[in-house]
Amino acid sequence: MEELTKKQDAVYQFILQSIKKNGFPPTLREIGNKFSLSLGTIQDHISLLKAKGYLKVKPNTARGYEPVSHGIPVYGKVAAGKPIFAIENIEGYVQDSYKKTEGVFALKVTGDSMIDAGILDRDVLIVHKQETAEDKDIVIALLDDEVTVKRFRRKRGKIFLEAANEKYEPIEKEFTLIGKVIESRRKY
Amino acid sequence: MEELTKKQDAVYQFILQSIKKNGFPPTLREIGNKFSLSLGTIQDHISLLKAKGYLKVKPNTARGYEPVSHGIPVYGKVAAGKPIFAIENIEGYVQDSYKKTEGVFALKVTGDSMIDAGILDRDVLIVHKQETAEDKDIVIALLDDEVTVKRFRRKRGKIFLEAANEKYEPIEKEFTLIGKVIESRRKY
DNA sequence: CAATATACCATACAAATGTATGGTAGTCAA
DNA sequence: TTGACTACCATACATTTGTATGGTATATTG
Repeated sequence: MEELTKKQDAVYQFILQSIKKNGFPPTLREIGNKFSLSLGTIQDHISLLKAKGYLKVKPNTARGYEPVSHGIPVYGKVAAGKPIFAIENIEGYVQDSYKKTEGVFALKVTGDSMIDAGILDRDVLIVHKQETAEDKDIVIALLDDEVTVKRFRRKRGKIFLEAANEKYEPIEKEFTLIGKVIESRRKY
Repeated sequence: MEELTKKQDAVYQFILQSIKKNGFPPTLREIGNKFSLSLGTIQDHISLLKAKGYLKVKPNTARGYEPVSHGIPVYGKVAAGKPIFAIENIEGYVQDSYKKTEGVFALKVTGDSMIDAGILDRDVLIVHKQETAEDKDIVIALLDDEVTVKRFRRKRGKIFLEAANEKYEPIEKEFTLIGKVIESRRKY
């Protein structure tokens, strides 16, 4: 998806907010008032947002546009060495109730290293991207080109990762923290 | 919530569908066209839907109304003897991606009887109401006035409930099936 | 029976709203 | 420097859209 400029993003975010708040999109004039901009300027912005694929517009229609919503992308098993957030890895999207989907993604679990924490193979984890975490948080980390779910530990000044399955030993290797798990879901 | 008549419900459902499809509500005339009804008639229906609490209406506003959506209700611990779906028991609502929220509700887990199935205390289960289930489905059942999560078993012509925790024995008592778990969620 | 609620109609009107047109100005890359 | 893109403006216009008014008809209920 093409990048938005700051102004465009501001307008886009306002549209999202309005819909969340009112249940329907704002009119062009409502957007204009919000930013103290003229009607014509908003016309321009809407055109651009449409051109860049952020809005689907229905002509001659009051409040006739909707954000092209992608929900939260769910990444599947990530191939070693490949960038994690490659579009090829997106397996689908999940609905969210989070205000900011910015910085949030989802991941499908592979393996049984967290079963004692109630996280099973094929569960979907919703993750907030962040580079730090608290002791005992469940996190997503990059370990030797592999993405894994583990419990983050801080003990006696040491930082390491811990599985929730007695079959696995604690991991003291170097790792990169990708994010913190904020929710898990499982479909039956 | 007050009951809707058939006509009112048809109009209401159309509004929901339209929003799902277009991203914004239909105009009064669009609704009228759908049902081959006059503008005035739709005005009446909208008034009634508003009066009965199904729509929130913003005056003088194109497409200016939104369904009063409650999402999926989450029921907490149910007091013995009390009706399960009592409004007092609703702890909140979860967002859904299910087409039909009709017949779907959510329940907060109490206890540890399903830990081996990755269902922990305080998890939220999304449940589809139904009176039958397949062998090994995870179900919600009513047992002696208590609501519990268990695994539904059908074995040698017998039907019983099974915990997923070695501390608990299979339950051969009489029970009433309330529904089948279709998803579990846990927030961290 | 009368009152009330629902379900429908037609028509006129004012307000809300998208569209069209034609400008100005700044930035950035070719 | 020229062209493309973004960001802004003002104004006129046609259409979309909710609102208001005043009807008719039917079923239900006290």
